[in-house]
Amino acid sequence: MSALRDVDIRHLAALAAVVDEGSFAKAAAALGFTQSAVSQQIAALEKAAGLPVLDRPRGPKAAELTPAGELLLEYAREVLARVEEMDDELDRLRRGITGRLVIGTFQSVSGKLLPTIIGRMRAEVPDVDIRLFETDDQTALLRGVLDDELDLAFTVDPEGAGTESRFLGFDPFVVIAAAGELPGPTASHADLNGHPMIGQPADNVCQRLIDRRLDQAGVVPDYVFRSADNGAVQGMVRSGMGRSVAPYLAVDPDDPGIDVLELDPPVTPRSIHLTRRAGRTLPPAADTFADISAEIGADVLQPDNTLVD
Amino acid sequence: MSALRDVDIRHLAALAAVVDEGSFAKAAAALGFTQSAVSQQIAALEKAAGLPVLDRPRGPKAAELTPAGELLLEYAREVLARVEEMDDELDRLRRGITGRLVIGTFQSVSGKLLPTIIGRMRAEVPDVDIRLFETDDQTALLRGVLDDELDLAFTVDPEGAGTESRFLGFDPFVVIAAAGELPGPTASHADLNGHPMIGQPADNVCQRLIDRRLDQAGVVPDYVFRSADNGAVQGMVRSGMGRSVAPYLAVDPDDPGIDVLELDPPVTPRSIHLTRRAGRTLPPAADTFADISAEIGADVLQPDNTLVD
DNA sequence: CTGTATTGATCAGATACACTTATCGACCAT
DNA sequence: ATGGTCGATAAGTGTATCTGATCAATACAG
Repeated sequence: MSALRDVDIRHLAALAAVVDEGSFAKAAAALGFTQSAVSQQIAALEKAAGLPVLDRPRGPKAAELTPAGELLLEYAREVLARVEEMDDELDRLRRGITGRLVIGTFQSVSGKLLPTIIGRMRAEVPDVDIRLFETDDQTALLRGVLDDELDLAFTVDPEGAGTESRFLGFDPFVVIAAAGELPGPTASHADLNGHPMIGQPADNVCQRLIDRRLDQAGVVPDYVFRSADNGAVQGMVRSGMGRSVAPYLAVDPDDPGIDVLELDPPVTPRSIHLTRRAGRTLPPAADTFADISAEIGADVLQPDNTLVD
Repeated sequence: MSALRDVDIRHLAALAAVVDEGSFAKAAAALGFTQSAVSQQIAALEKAAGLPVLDRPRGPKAAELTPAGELLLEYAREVLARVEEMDDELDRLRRGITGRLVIGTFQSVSGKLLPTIIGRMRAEVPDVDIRLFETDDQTALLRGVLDDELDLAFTVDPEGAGTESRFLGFDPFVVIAAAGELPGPTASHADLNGHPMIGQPADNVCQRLIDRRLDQAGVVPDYVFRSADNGAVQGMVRSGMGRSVAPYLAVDPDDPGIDVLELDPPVTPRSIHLTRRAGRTLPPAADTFADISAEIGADVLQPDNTLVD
């Protein structure tokens, strides 16, 4: 009731300084105040405590703690240590050195974008505690963001309503076929129409997008195999079982067993965004993460969409 | 450099209150401020921290901690708990409920006054930690007081030079003799002159005082036994070996084997004081101790000295 | 879709507070 | 004595921190 309201951290610091430095004047110098200020601070402390805190022999002898002073100093040191710790931790958080980030992601981003991003994060800010949550269910990612279970989530296209999204790049749809099976650097719709195709399960959001686009283009794909696993899809393509239309991010272009071809005319690519809840403050490290993501995104993805929907 | 100087306990209390109460306004009510004040306190905290601390949805939804807020709150709770503890302890100290007292004493006070005093202290303020240091060397007691090794010391006569003494009462010198050996309620100098006497060692301050007084009165005592132990002295008197002049405090008047007689004309009694170092602040419990000592002293000792030196 | 209530921010003004500068009284040492 | 050091104190000033009034944003009920 009494002290809690009136005692100030500065008062406690003053007490500690006086005891450490041996005199009010030296304490003042150490704290960057005048002797008068320290005198008044100690006086305020004593008023709040209701007891004298220091015996001051008024001569060259050092001030000495009273029993109350002894008691106060004990607590003061603990409090000051805590505050200093707090300051340090806060500084590290502020500089993005520490913090926890829970990131929502989906398969293709996990596979191609994230490893590089995480690598950069670990190199630049190793003390940031990153947790990943992967699902191919976009609504689950959105829910995670809105429920604050996810700090950031990679999403296909920006999510409106209470979110803010940062554009990372476009992920074009490409055709993959067994090596040498198709000639050019591009594949036409004719190369797909009625052909044996390999894709994701029919309920996959991305697959639905592809199918709708192909349908609009008059292509009737003949799915002979569906798998949610990008590697399995690519493996089957490699084996010559069929061709596939897939987002570029889902493809391993270094696989010598396949060719990656541009689709011509192209299907409107999906855009990759980094989404956060509007009005939610994230740790500063989230900005680092976003910046690195944008950088990596610019490297791997297409910067713009020159295509018509 | 930044936060330590600017952060105030009030700011931390405000943060904790907002989180606990769920809104700025309720926190303000709990703290006895206006909503405006709390708003400004949080703003000040955020300025000092360099980071937002709370996300405020501006609606009926409760404000939510940011990562920085989470961090700050963690420390804030610790600091506030410490301060509250400090406040409690201080209050107990202030009310004399707790504290440590190191008391200097000497044999006769230890024997007759102190047990009662300590008993009262244990009954009234059981949490006061009392330590006793006994010596019959008055200068050692004085030194102890001046060196702050003793908070209070019982002394014979007030000690000047840097001390303050509280008068407890006079301790009259009495004659003790084997039961029935001397008739009246008083003993005269003739009852002692040339008689076998029992006393303290010759170097004892108190004994020297007695001897000087007797000498001034023309009494030549014949010491047949000296002991620093009051019980041994009294035992020898009981056995009829001799008589003794002793301060009343050193005598057990309930011993049926002896008679206690007033000395007439009397020897100027010694005064018992409670001495403390001037300019030294003692725990408030010391006042309780002094008050009880004065009370007990008034009971056991003579209130005034009607005798001439 | 429009009130209505609630939330927190913000502004202006009064007050209180915490500094600085200066001077002083007390104490110790020479 | 006397100078040096100590801390207290008075006066003045600027800033900080309250209160009180108002405002913008949001959610929810009708």
